[in-house]
Amino acid sequence: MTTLSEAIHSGALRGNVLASTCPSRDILKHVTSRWGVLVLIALQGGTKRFAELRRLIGGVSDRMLAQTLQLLEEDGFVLRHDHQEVPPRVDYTLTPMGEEVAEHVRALADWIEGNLPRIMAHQSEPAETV
Amino acid sequence: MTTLSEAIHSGALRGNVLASTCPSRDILKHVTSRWGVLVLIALQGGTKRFAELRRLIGGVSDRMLAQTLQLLEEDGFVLRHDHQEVPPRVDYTLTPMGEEVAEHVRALADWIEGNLPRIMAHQSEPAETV
DNA sequence: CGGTATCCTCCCAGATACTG
DNA sequence: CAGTATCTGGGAGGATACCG
Repeated sequence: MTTLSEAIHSGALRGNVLASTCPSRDILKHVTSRWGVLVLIALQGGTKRFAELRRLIGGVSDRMLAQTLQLLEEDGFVLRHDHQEVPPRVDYTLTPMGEEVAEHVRALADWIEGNLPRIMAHQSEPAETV
Repeated sequence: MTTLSEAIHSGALRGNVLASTCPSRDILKHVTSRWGVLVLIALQGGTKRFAELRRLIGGVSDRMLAQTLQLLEEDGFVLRHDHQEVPPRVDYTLTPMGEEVAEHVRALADWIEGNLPRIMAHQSEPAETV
């Protein structure tokens, strides 16, 4: 009797996220934010410098990149390493925890990329008889 | 020689998402939006009516719920069924495609919920020597 | 190079009111 | 019940300038 597993899948227990008070929502917000998603994916390729990330992630500004990296660092997903050199050299790496979330985020992004044709096809469909 | 697989994991090919022109970003935006995430998760429990979703998802307004459902319907993730009754009765179901994304989204949300202690613990850590 | 500070703008999203 | 319409404030996020 897998009460727990069943309960989870039926949505009975797993659902704290659905409650407005659930702290997960905040973390989720950082991770699923416009630039958060892309930073996590970009860092899956290994340690990267600031300018490297800015170049990799199309359209991101200095401001938003820095802000996003700070949030992810606070959450413990990204490790910031300042080499204390002149000219400045700072690089960013996923922590073990960061690797785990990044894996999920990437899986989602990959699924979307892989199924774009299916999605686009549906979007242009004439509304069928309901 | 798994050139493709290797290329994907090294970040060489998988990276259209990182390009500002990638259409995936739009879909990703819908799916990872504040309410999009929660709607997908809520609908994993099976077909639900409008009011049911509003009750399940803490803090959502009529306006945002309707708007989110419309977007997800356009993308082909949600099927809207209007029973054409009085009083009105409309229910929402995940399409097969919707089930697939929802699974990824739920995996992410579950990971966060399951690792909240780890995350919170890190957040209150004093900055270690780097 | 790797940021921060400031200003400014637009759109997300909440509140309220109304409808079939 | 299941929405839409309208108004509005706040925050996300871009542009620019500056700094160690």
